[in-house]
Amino acid sequence: MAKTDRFGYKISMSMLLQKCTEAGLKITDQRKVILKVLEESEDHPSVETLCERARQVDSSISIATVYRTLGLLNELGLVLKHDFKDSSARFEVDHGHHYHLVDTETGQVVEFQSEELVALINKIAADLGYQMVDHTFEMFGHKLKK
Amino acid sequence: MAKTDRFGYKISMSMLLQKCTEAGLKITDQRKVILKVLEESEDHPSVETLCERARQVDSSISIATVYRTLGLLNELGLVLKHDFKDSSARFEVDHGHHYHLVDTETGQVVEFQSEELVALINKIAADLGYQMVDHTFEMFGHKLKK
DNA sequence: GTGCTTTTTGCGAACCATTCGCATAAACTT
DNA sequence: AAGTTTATGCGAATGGTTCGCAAAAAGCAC
Ligand SMILES: [Mn+2]
Ligand SMILES: [Mn+2]
Ligand SMILES: [Zn+2]
Ligand SMILES: [Zn+2]
Repeated sequence: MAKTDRFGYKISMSMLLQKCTEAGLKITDQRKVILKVLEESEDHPSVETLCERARQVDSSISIATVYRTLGLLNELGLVLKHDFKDSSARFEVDHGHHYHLVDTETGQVVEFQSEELVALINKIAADLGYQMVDHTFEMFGHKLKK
Repeated sequence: MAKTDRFGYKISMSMLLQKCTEAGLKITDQRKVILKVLEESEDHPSVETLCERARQVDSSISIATVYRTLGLLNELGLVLKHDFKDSSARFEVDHGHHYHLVDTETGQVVEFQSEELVALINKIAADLGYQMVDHTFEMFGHKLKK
């Protein structure tokens, strides 16, 4: 279960309200629905998939709005965008740093964390004389047969 | 200087001739030009850029052929395709495993190797019960100011 | 609530990297 | 050289994503 704020809102929803307000952006039903639907998704849906799910809540939501909203949520730091080598981008609510291993046989996405990896990456950047601002890392593989 | 085979061909060109022959593919001027031009590129050109460079050698080369040839060279394992978050893909002749750090201020691509990173990645996959078949890793950052 | 201003939405069109179909051309085989 | 196969160039199609615009909704001030 995701954490909630003192009003019972999920944290990401609470952040949406706060960030929109302080940036002079309007809080629309579409934005709330799209964020909520993404929050409740257990996978890493594409824009198309997310739009279908959002339309089950509000059938008038257009795909252009889903694109624009995901772009906005991404800028606000609430949503992450990934490239899993599909033709289209995949999204998820940012729930803390983690990486992805895509099972090339099933398409399933395994999430994992590795402090060791984070530390090594930062060390590599520093050794090269760089301040890292972002990085992408995805693994592709299949289950080990024994 | 890239290594050459006993006939003086660069290794990648030599491999092209060999792999095409054994796969029943034809060795065309276009394929040779495109591979040679990419071999001589010191950067990681886009299809568009590579096509321009190839056209300086043979002005009739079409961009469709550049796309098809890069796809082929990639399948043959001679060429690598990268996603540096640009709108378009970037290519290079495979010259041994290395990673990329893209300078977000200059666009410059810094190459680096890290045995430690390779080892850690393989360990992570194995710990998850997976056989890794591929992975992508790119860093984005800017020079450290002191 | 009513207005008034600003932002957002839905729609369809545009964009643009990449892929395709097809007729012609070039490469390989005999 | 002739025959067969594969590759090329061209322009059209594709498909994910972005844009322009008029209409709708949100926020703000009475
Ligand atoms: Mn509404
Ligand atoms: Mn020729
Ligand atoms: Zn995830
Ligand atoms: Zn490189």
